[in-house]
Amino acid sequence: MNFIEDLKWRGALNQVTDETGLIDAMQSGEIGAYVGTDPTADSLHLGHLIPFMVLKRFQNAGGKAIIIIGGATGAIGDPRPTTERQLLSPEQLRENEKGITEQVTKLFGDDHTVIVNNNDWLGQLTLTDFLRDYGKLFSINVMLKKDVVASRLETGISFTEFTYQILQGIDFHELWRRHNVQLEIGGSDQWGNITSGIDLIHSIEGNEAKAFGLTIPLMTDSSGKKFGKSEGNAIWLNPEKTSPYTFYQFWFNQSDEDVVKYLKYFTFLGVDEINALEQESKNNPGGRVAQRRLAQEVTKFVHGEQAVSDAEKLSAALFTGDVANLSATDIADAFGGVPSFDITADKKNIVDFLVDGEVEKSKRQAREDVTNGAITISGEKVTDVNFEIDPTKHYEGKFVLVRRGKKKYFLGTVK
RNA sequence: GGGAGUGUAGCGAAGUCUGGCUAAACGCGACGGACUGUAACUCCGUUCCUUCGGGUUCGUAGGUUCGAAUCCUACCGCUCCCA
Repeated sequence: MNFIEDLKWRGALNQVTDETGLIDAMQSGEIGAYVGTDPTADSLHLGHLIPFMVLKRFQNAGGKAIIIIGGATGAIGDPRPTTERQLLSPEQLRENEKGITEQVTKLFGDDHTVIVNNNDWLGQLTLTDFLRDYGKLFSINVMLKKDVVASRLETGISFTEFTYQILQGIDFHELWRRHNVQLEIGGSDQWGNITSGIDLIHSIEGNEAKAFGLTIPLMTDSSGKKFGKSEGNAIWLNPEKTSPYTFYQFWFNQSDEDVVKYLKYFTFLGVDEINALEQESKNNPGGRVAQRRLAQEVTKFVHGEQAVSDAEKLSAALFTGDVANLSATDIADAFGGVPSFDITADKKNIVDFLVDGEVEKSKRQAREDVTNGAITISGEKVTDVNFEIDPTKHYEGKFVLVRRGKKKYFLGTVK
């Protein structure tokens, strides 16, 4: 299977400008492909992983992966279909660029990878050069027809955001020149911006210049929700923001309906292996073999081997182990990835304890959960709202382990 | 600039004409519990805060009234139509 066939099989292809042309180009020598990311936050989340997976496959298929960190475009803001974006401060942008660059480096390695910041060229561009060299090549009439822009004509769009597609087009052309980048990859909402780039390359370099675009379908789970959220929170790639344990559990808990789709999409396993896992999942869904493999593979890709074994150790402790008899060292070891809060060694009423530790948002809720039997303290179920927690009782007086519901854990650390 | 409408709990949406029975229907979501495969489905409970006496809510500020989400006035936001 070539690159495109593989993407099709994986359900990762929405549109491509010229399929055979692209395959020919890939076969005639090493070309580059790029994905751009604007530094809108200090970390990537699972939504970002979607185009990066495709770029990684391109790299694995013998191509060169180029990632743009959009220091300049991030300062402008990619128009959203609804409302104008809030501008980020330069300090915030620098901060975000740093975090994202580190993560991308981790995902792609050094080999056949180039990470660039579009501030390097867009930042140098003067207004008159911009208008003379590029502005002339863009037709307002065409720009207005792009979906995002069209949808904003009712509610309004600033000149700044309107210009974004030109900047992204310049990016593509610049990479085409500097790094032989002939392919831009993006989400399905990026189609307009990508074709702007291709048109620009053709305008400047002539129609025979090779430039392609490829978009990826919108990811949704089987219940139709946008992919990548857990309890309404984004799953971040930064282990400080989303612990590797939570990350692992996110994948482990995927439904039978979705697991094969995600195996195809988010792992580098081959056809045979995925088919085998699909079969296994159908024959013995309770074994969750496919989910486990998915969790292992993606966690390994994002956080490394060590994180996988840590997450599995912690999962085992939480779901099968006898938590009350673990040692303080085990706790420190295994529960590092769980939300934690500081406590004192003094005895404390359970309701106050839960609210102060932000396990519960109100005393009312805390009482309700205690009464319902939803709270377990260091392995011991507590149903009495007058219960006094004695932090010296377990784990050498160092920790109090709180479980709320079936699988949410919190760790109180004695200071 | 002229006209119409609208603003209710995390979201959606009743209630407003015909003031009290409304801490405010119902749906979704969320959180618990049972079941289970750390699942889905289903079922049950909770979903403003509380020292459980009560306290503070229906865009904001006033007013009428024994009593207002409901009536009156002003202001703010949003939507649509006309120019």
